[in-house]
Amino acid sequence: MPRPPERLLDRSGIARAALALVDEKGDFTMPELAAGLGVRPSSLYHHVEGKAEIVELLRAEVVQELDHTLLDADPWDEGLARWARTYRDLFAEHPKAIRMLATAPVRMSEVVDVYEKAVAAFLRAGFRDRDVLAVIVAVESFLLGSALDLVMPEGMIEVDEERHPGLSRCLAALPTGARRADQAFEVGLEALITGFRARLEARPV
Amino acid sequence: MPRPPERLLDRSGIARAALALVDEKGDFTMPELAAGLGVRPSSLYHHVEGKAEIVELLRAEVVQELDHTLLDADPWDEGLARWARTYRDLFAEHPKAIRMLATAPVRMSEVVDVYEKAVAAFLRAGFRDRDVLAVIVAVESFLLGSALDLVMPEGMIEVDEERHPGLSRCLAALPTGARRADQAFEVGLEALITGFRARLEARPV
DNA sequence: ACCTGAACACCGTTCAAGT
DNA sequence: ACCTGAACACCGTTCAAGT
Repeated sequence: MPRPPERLLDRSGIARAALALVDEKGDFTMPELAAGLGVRPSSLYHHVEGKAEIVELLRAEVVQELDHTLLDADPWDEGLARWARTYRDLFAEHPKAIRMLATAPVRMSEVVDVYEKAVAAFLRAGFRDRDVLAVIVAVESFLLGSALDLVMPEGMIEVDEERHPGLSRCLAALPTGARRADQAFEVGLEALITGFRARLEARPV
Repeated sequence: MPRPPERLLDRSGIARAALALVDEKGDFTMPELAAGLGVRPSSLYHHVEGKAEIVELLRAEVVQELDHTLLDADPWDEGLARWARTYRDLFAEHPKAIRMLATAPVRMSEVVDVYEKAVAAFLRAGFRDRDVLAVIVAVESFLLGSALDLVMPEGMIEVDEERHPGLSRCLAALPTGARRADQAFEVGLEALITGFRARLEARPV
């Protein structure tokens, strides 16, 4: 039966199935993906250029859930903080997929319109032209890196309490597990925003 | 000639050859690597567990060049800034390799001893136990993310000057090419450190 | 238009056979 | 101990053949 009466595949379904596989094992193969969709590998090529494009679609599938309108809020610092947290929370929902997701920032071209609004909000807040995008890019860089940090295996820091007293103390002062990465994230985010606030206030009015 | 009189391979040589390939094309295959070393693919397995280990060795080869002693400096903020810049500069020397290098932070276990000294310096500076590692991890996250940003293709932001006046203005205010990423990096780094300084000063003495 | 089967070039890895 | 050749299972991709 070379062609069934109803179409079996579409791009979004392929992307979602691929994402499910990546969430489960961190990667996917074309045969796996095809099998999950009840189809032969070669069928995929009628809908998609190749594996690379599927990875792009899968990224889009996740990133689409981001609410960039949070960036367009008043006051700007609260909006930025909320946007950053939802961004990171979204990535945290896909731990096994992070290496695939976080190898590139969200392309602005996919969301130019909402960025326009965000930019307007930052300009209104008083940031200089040349600082606005730097602020957004810097936060996004921090978010990507934090996402990668999120999947770092835990126990690999072997600290000898005798030889590393300071390190032991600081490690002991931290929560364990996911909370640890959360804390580093919050400290970093707060520092970034405090720094931007200072930059804004130092600006000659 | 099944075995030459002199050994042809060693782990470090394999790692360096692999790094050269990744620098050139962003990836490598075992046959490529073997050919470059004047050897057959199967020979590699006498020195290395597999491709995954070669990737680890290659990462180590680069990361080894980092000078973590910069973290142990006075004043702490200048040391941190210098460390961060050398870290990023090192990654910038391997643009095609970044995706492979920046998928994980430098494991502290590889450098526990120098981190001990850094931690001591931060404690001396007055940071709280629970903040010291968060500061280092936050900066490292920012560095990883910035490295990925460094290889973002340029021209993909298509901005319509009519519909996106704010975005156009801000883009026009930025330098082009590598300088643009540099500027976002500097703005972010300065903000982070300013934020940490504020956290330090807000601390009850 | 869309699914299939067969085929292609290529990959990472294993292992007995050589010295 | 270390390199080789042959082999294995698997991968991504192409394409003529079917409806």
